Amino acid sequence: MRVHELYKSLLREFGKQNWWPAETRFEVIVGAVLTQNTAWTNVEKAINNLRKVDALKPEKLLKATNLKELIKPAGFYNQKAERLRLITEWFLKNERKAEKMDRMELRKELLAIKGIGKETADSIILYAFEKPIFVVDAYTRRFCRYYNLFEGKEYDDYRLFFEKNLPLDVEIFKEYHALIVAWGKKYRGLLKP
DNA sequence: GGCCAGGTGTAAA
DNA sequence: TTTACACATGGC
Repeated sequence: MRVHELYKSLLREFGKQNWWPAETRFEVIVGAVLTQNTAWTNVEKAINNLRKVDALKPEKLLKATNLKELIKPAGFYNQKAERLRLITEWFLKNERKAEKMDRMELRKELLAIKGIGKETADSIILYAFEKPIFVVDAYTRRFCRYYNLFEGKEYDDYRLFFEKNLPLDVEIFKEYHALIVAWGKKYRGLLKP
């Protein structure tokens, strides 16, 4: 397939992206929730607010009484405050166990948490736990359509398409998803959703 | 000033 | 199973 060739071509055009932009595993998780249907610039503001009060540590985040205020710049702050609490509680209890699970087992657990859908779950699996799973987002679908790679319907159709046409490799999956986002931002408006 | 951003849950047809 | 809608802020 030419999925792999396209990857190399994107890598040449945009360079290595080194995603996810975060210092710790927990910060990746927080960012994954906050970025749901939200521009990353807004997420950064929220994350910086959390960092200022040291709430990028799970125990501290759970104790923050003003969590909604802190994450306000990222929007949907009522829902996201609740979602952050839920995933944080899960994380504190299950981080060690999660490291040992296989990727689909972990996915099942994450999807059971309210507010964690497939894209968020997969972002966490790939970027926080570094297990190979291909993250699909709106850009990925546009990318596939634009290059006539694949026309699917469901999230997992796209995920499986990439996973079948690439080596099952964490670094490639991380980089490819990041490159697709870079591509999408550059050529925004090129193709209608 | 409207449109949109690294989605998800819920309800109704 | 599919479609519609709420959820909210900030940049362009």
